[in-house]
Amino acid sequence: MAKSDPSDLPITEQLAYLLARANREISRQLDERLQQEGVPVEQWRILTILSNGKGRSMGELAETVLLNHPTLTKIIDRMVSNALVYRAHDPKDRRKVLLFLSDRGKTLAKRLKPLAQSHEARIIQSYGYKSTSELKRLLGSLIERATST
Amino acid sequence: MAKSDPSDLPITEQLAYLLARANREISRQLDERLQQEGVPVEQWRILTILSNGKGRSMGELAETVLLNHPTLTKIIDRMVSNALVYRAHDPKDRRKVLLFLSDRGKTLAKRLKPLAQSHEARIIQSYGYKSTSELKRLLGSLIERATST
DNA sequence: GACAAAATATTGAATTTTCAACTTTTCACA
DNA sequence: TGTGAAAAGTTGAAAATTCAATATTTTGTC
Repeated sequence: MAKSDPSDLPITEQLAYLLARANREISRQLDERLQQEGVPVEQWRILTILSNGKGRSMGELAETVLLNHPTLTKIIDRMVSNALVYRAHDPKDRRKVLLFLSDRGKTLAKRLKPLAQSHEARIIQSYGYKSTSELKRLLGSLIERATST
Repeated sequence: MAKSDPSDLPITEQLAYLLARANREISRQLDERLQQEGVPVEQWRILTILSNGKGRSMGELAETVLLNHPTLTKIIDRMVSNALVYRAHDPKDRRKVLLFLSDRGKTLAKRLKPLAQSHEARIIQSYGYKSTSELKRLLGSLIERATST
């Protein structure tokens, strides 16, 4: 029967939509917390990635924080204005620009850390450890498959 | 040991990040297909939701297509210019604006349908029916939990 | 070693999104 | 029934993002 044609899925039951929706809810919650400190999610991601002290190039960073190059350039411009990060040329390859956290950036990153941690903890608490782990596992392998093709 | 402190998760292993990343990959793939017809994902969602013929209010639509009101207003403005949709006042509540697909909009929606269907089909094929179903189930209940709190 | 092609990042214009303020209509209730 | 509060959309200015073009450095190859 036509009714159960699996390719006739209403949009709200399609994977792309469920992902968009789940992502919106979860990142809205995270955003709410970060707003208390006036930090947009993108900047929080950047601060966190740079926290380990190693410099990252614009390209690497754009890839991991899910932004395209011009957008990242402009966000970094703002963060440099706020003295959170600074740029330096990569001595190995002078086309590249490496990014580092300033002292102020490090301090902010430390202050933000518990916010994000408790966000994750709260999800696990409400959603269950097992479901959360399983969901993460499935998302991880979906990402792997999707990015390799 | 500090190393296995579960609250010290690297950002790339946090649920919020995995969702953002999976969402980006999958919607980029969908976008690629829709770009062949020059239709942005948001407009495709709107066309699809309106396809069942029932009029939707701006508010309902904004909620389901994950856009805030002013953004939706402006997207609808563009779609009205392209003669894809039209507005009408809700006779029951004249504050509301109901949206309907024009003939042109219906035709476009029909042409787009197989694109999205084959996108979903391709994911299922590559990722496996079982994993996909399980992922959808978990996302569904995460959304339910997240939106109810 | 020179020169074309590729890789990396930035810039400026154009588009899109967001925020705050506003209009119109409905609701609640005194 | 009248009046203030709430709900639904829209608007215009400001901010952010994107696209196309550009500058600089490196790589590959003859």
